[in-house]
Amino acid sequence: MSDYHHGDLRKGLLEAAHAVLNEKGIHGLSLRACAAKAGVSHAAPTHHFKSLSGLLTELAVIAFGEFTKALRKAYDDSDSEVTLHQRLQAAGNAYLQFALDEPELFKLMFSSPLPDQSNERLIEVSGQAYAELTRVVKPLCDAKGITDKATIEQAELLAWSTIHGYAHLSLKQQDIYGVCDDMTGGMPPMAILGTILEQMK
Amino acid sequence: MSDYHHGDLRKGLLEAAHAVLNEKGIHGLSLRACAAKAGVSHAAPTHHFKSLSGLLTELAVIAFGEFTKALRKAYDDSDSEVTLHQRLQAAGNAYLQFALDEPELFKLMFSSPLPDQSNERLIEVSGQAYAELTRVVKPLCDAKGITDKATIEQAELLAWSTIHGYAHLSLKQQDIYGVCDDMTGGMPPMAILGTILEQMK
DNA sequence: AGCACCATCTTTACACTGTCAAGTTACACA
DNA sequence: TGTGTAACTTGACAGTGTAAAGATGGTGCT
Repeated sequence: MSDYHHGDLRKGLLEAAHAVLNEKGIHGLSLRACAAKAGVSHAAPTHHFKSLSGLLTELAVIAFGEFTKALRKAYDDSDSEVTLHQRLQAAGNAYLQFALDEPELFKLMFSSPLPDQSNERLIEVSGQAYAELTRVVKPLCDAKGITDKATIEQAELLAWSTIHGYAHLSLKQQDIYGVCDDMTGGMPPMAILGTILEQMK
Repeated sequence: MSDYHHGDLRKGLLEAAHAVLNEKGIHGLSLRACAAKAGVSHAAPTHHFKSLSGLLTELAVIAFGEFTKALRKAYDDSDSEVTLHQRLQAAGNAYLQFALDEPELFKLMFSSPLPDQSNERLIEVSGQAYAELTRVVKPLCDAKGITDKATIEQAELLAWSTIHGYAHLSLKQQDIYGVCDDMTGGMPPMAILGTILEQMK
């Protein structure tokens, strides 16, 4: 009998949390359910994560890592001959795709009070995701001869707001009416946004 | 002794819920705390609201009503001689102001799993708020000679996404660093958006 | 006026939650 | 081989939502 030491319970609990999250949603998730799914007693998580908030903070950190990776991949995969406009749209598509593929994780990351939003690492990785999405904006501004730093930051904010707002609405649609497919196609606001940014200033 | 019948416990519970929400946040809110604050036993709410979800759904419905009223007021108060561009910005300002004034209520409305998102009345009132914010977009499109329905809807979506995304970021900033004031001033993305919509197509 | 009805609220109970404290196990290292 | 200690279990406690059953008192009917 050597079940006593799990091997990598920390990882196991994070995976269990992800699974429970997808099965029962953020509201149905509990520390005890995660422990049960990982095959350990209800108090085992305490030793690896100070609290439920600690576990979910860590899960959010990891999720932001995957999220950033997906955004980066979309950017890098887009052919270098492609316009900046199209690159932005590719990143936006990846953003939306992640939200639709991992709705519960996405909601955990962006709109749950459970993770510790003041956690340093969480702030850092969410900043990285933001930077990755808006990475194409600066070149876009450069190309248009916009050098004012404040204006560039506003453009980045606009880009993020647009895609995030759109993802938010898509998820809401999905929650109410089940899977939504008609929103995934064109991603109109991101298309508009590209046109817009090209006309800026 | 006639405390037995509260008078208007339904209303009292909703107000208590609002108060508890502001004091302890969505995570600290509990049905029993609301009951206590309303001066009534812990199981009293059951008779007026089927569940915690029911109470918060009702609170969200009311909040959306106030929200819509604030947006409408911003629109109506803006002088009729003012440009459509400025009207949109006024509505956006009201949107942001509501989010900053009632952060917990705002989060309840837009990003909490507790209210029943498939509730008919909730869907209706949130639709009304959306319609109120985007009310100025169609005239704006008309003025630019844009008649394509799909394009107009995209412009509305863009307007909402922009302001909502901006409000979301502002709230996050507020959560982490306390009150945020430097974001409330100019509302840059809404300003950009106005310019943008004027240049559309 | 008296009486029955019934919406409203209380009491009680149960399963479930997060978290702490104390006990148990088994691995690692001396 | 023995011991220290990290990893895990057991047990306990206050708090949660919610269901069932009992208590209360206003309302309307006769």
